[in-house]
Amino acid sequence: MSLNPQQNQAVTAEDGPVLVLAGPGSGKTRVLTQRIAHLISQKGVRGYQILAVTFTNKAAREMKERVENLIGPQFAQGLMLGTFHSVCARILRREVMHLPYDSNFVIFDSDDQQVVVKRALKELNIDDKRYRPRSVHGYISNAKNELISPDNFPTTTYRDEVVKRVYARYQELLIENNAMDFDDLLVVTARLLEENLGVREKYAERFHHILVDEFQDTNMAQYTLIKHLASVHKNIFCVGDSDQSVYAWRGADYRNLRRFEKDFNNPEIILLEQNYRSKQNILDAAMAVIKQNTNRRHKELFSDLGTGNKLIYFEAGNDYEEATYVADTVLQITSSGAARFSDCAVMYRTNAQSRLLEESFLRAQIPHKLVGAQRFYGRREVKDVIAYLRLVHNPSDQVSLARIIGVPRRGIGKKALETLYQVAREASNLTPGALLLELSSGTKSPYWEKFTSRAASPLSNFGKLFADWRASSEILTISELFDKILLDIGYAEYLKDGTEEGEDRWENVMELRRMAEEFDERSMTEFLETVALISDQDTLSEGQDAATLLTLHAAKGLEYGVVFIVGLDDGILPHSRTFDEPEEMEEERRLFYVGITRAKNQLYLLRAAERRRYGSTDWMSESRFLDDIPDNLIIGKTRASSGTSREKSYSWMGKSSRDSKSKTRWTSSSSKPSSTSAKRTRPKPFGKAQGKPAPAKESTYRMGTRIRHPEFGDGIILNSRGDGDDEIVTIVFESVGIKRLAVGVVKLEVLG
DNA sequence: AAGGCCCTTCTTTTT
DNA sequence: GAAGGGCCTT
Repeated sequence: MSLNPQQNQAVTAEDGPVLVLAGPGSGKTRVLTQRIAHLISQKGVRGYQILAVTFTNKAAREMKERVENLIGPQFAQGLMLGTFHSVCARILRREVMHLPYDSNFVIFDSDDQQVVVKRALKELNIDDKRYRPRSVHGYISNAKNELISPDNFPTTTYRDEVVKRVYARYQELLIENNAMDFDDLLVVTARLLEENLGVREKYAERFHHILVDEFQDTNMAQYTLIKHLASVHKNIFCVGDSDQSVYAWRGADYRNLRRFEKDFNNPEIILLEQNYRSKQNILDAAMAVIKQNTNRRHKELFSDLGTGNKLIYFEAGNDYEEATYVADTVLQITSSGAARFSDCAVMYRTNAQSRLLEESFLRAQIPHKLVGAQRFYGRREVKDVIAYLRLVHNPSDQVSLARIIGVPRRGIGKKALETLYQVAREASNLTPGALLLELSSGTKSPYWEKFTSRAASPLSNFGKLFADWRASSEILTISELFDKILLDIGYAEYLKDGTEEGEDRWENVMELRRMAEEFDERSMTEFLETVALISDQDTLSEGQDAATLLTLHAAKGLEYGVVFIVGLDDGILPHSRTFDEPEEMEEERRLFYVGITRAKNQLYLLRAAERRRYGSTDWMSESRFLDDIPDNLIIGKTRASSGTSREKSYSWMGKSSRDSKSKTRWTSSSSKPSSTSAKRTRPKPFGKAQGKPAPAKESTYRMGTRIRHPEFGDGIILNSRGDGDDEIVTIVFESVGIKRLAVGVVKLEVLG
């Protein structure tokens, strides 16, 4: 297939800055690969003079393959192609002499980051209840993405002051651990280029051409990075679509598109509008949805693939039914021969939604794959083994040390570990890991006197193992070291406890071992780095005929013949956390837009009136985004009858005109009626009606209600969850303090 | 030191 | 409805 005029214009654009605004399905990946091929084969650019940044490692691999197919592998040599994070990691290893790290620094993932924040809070005597590590880390990460150092951290509130102190200590701890977190990879590289003229010139000279995919998802650190890298040749080719910007929450700023136009004055702008992916009905629905966003440039999406089928809407009674409907439909369309399993994808807003879907696919025996790196790398056993390898590779890694020192249990507990930390801190220039190695050298070490006699033998034994692994790592391959560690600690016996779960865990460890084996010819550095920077999409395997389950975020850049978007409920999509933030709400809409535009032929939209979340049942109302899709594009949505249903719902719930416009989600956890009657007989809510708070009559055990208990006396309801006889209320009594009671068991008298 | 039990919190989304 | 933290017991 040949390029259309706009694609061709992009591929062959002359030197200088170029901005390609590429709608979904407009062939941007093709443009990027063809341009790289064009530069090398037509313009005499050498492979190593090109840097291309993609969104996932998988995309990078595919792009490299396609370039090699176009021009021959020998010409693609030296091409630097990868994600921002992996490209930065490569540069940082090479330039590590300019940095306060040594070359075997490790990369801390979000769990590790959390641990470091906790440590910093503890050292600074800050209450981690008042300052949640998760949220504190959020502030730190945001600052980093904006290239704000602890010194420059703006403080307008007391909380800012606290965060600033934690941030400063957090960075020190990372350096002590010889570790960088995800953000550091970008930030440290950006700062290095900014501050070190030699380094900057080296790379800016080298990269004659820079190409950036998914430009709308770059944050300040990434933008600064490419600005410096392009500072000599200024040949920078960015591809993006602000309508598909869905990472503002992690610092991405689509305004970088504007910034780019300004900083690289007057880039050539090329619009790719023709869609080669979807039927027109799908594009029309997508446009109708995205049109609702303000401050966007109108784009007309068109394809010549025909009108296609209408979208299909299904409102399930509950989330279980929703999942069953998806599985049934997949079976139906695959058995009719209309599609293969691998043509089908199910997309959802939150990972928690995947569980029911996977269960229904298992029940229906539909081959499927679940996208998500966390799925595997987040497993306890996988993390444990990686922590062992990381510690041996980088003994300064206190996070890994703390993780594995008691796994399996070896008689070293909290006390000994704290002493280890404390002694290490007192002896400056000694990390706990190094201290452990020192202790293993024998009983003569002066540090022994700080420890209790009970700790001596376990500590000494573990230190000896550790020292042995360190020595072994010099001569063994990765998989050999892997085996040795597992054998030394008896990990197989530890995991295989006779349960099926134990067998599963061991299987995961063996899976990790197979991956480690692939790195035997390479290095531990590469193995650990690959494992740390693996993205969700990277876990997508091809080849087998299987349906795909994935989040809307993970679906970006992908396409499927048949797409199911589930959970179109207000509170799920859009997510309830965005209700009060118009900008975030627009991002939710873009996310929906991304999901819609993944579909080639058929799009199913689903929701469930009743949904189990956090263990209790919530009534959901229909997603507001559904209103944006014109009726003539969708079937299964009986708008005409919703009026009457609404009336019914009103009468059942008790009409409350005061709240009739409220979009507030009615959740059982906050305001579920305590009444045990009629639970199963009430009509199913429909339309928007169920979005109302519970009527006064039924909300006996609302938060704040004053009650009297026959034994404990007067109290106030703090919380209530569950329903009917299962309802559990938390009450603070004047006499005995906080109690949790089952409503079905005791009689509570409601006080005026 | 370690295991068990109960409580709280938690969920967006990801490199 | 899981997972982590605090508190208790062995």
